[in-house]
Amino acid sequence: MPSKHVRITDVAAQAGVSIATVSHVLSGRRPVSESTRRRVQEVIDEMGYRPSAIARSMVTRRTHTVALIIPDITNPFYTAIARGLQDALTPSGYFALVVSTDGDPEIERQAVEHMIARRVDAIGFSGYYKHLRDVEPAVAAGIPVVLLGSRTPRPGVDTVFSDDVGAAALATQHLIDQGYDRIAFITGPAGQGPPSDRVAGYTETLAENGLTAQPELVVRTQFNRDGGRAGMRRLLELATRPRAVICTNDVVAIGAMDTLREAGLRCPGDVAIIGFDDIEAASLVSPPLTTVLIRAREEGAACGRLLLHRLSDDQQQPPQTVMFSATLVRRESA
Amino acid sequence: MPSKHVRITDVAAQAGVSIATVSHVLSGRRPVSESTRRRVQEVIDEMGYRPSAIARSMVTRRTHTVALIIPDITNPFYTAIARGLQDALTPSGYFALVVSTDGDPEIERQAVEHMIARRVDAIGFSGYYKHLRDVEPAVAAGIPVVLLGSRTPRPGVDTVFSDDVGAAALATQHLIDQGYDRIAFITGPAGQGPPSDRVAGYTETLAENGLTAQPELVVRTQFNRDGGRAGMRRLLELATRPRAVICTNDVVAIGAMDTLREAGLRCPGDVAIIGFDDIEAASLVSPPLTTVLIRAREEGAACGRLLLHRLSDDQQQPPQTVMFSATLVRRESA
DNA sequence: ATGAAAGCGCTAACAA
DNA sequence: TTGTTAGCGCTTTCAT
Repeated sequence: MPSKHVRITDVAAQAGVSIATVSHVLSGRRPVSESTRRRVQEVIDEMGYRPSAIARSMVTRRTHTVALIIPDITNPFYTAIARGLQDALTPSGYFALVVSTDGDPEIERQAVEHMIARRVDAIGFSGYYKHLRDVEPAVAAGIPVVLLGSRTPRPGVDTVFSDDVGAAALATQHLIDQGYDRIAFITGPAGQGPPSDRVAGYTETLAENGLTAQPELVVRTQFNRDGGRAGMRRLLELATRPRAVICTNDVVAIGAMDTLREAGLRCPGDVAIIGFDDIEAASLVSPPLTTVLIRAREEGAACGRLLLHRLSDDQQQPPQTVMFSATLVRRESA
Repeated sequence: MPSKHVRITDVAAQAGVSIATVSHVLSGRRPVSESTRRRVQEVIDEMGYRPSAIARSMVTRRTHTVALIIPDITNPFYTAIARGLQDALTPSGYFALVVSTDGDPEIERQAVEHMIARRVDAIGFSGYYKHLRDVEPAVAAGIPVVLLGSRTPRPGVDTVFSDDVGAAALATQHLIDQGYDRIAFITGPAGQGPPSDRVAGYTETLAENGLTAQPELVVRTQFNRDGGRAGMRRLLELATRPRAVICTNDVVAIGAMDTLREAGLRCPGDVAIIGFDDIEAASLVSPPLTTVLIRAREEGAACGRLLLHRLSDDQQQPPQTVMFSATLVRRESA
């Protein structure tokens, strides 16, 4: 493997100057006479010199890199966040490094360690749950961290989240207003973070309307299409099936629709369905999915801005929190 | 920004050994007495020491990182490739670094330079077109490169691609068999790579069936949903509108369906539509989209395997080529 | 079984 | 305006 990377010494020798001069024509941090500047630049172009970011980081102790840790790079909701982060970072010359963890807590933990080892300048963390303990090593190492999707402000950590309680309230109230009773909720395996906030918003809104949440109507599965299928299957096994189902995200909702179709049930005729996120597929399914829009790309961008701010501002400001409110997107499934 | 990273010297001092010993308990590349090994390990855990990958790469000249350059991290087809690449890389301890270029040739070029500067060990490149010139600097630097989606074998570069000519033939023949004539094709802006191979397969198959391709029926737009909408709009403006339309990918096909719906036309009743890729949304649209399955995740994995092989094998073997064949997925849009 | 020291390719302080 | 040199935090000879 003849890795023939040109080094700064090669350029310096070829141009007949010191490496300091080469360094300075690149950085412009010191005046260089026009003639040598031109000569050095020529040699650089000729030889195809690309300064090693590794060596540079070694000295500057900056990688100009921000890690984004997400559960699934295949999930459009998270790639939207990644995209938003890039939107915010690129203009400042920072690079977003995306790590996909499959939502496995152990891999999430490792990913943080790995990013510390890589000396990323900052970390955006969006797990399925709020594993604050996972990012603790990063905080200890002095790396700015933004937690995405966590409602509770944490010491030393900035936070970006959507108003999940409000979002679920929107969905629930919409169903109640449409005259639905026996409203079920399909959520994920654990009892923390946005998913539980959504369940909370659902329960609260039910109560406000004089309805009581029935435990059997809240089912826990996986956060994917299969999970949605399984969740709906369990709901249909109930003695009395629900009239409407709120699903913790659109992918799950689409899975739930699969089961409905297989069972020969109509949506929303027999069972109405609402999701969260408004991913692109939401408007494509049949019937088009009524859902609660979560501003993923904006959240990613906000995450980037917070991180950039921490990076440029060395004063230890108190943790910031940015909340995005949700909007109901009325389509035909509910 | 008090970046308090623990260094190897800190650990050595605390454990009362030399840095060489610390290095060796971590790497195991030299015997260390059980007692000191334990003591050092304790200090490492205690202090939360995470060896700097930067410093390590500096001396080993390896980053254990592979760059994947794609047009759009938001496009499920490319994230599937990314996922496949990860599948292949992770077991070997390599890390995939995903770069999104928006399909902008200039950004694609910069991305390659950027990755060279970062000293990635290898590069997977999947542009909209086969900009071999873009990856040329990487080849010159001795960095293994795999071109994804390019049909033509290139000197010094491995290649993974799907049989796009065959895929398009599959789609075209299917339409012809169903009795459709006046078959149009919506493709992207340029005349290279998979898109043009698909057009070629379409044209050839038409010819084989005694039909001639009419230039007005091949329209060029953007590779996204809006492009599909615009392309179909132009097709509908024709004196005689086509009876069937093949779209260069599913996202474009979905855009084309949007226009049909807006125009009050039925699919496949008035105009049949076929796409490529079989992204998740394809089965969700109404009517479900007939499409040609491209094995994106497998292609990504194959890319990873080729790269890993080049990395472990220093002999200069001739360029490898891996082709994946396509499959027609019959649904209802055609 | 362990340590001392060279050096990876840069930036930046210090000299000239 | 330019050059010399000391590190940045590691791995890896070469000694002991």
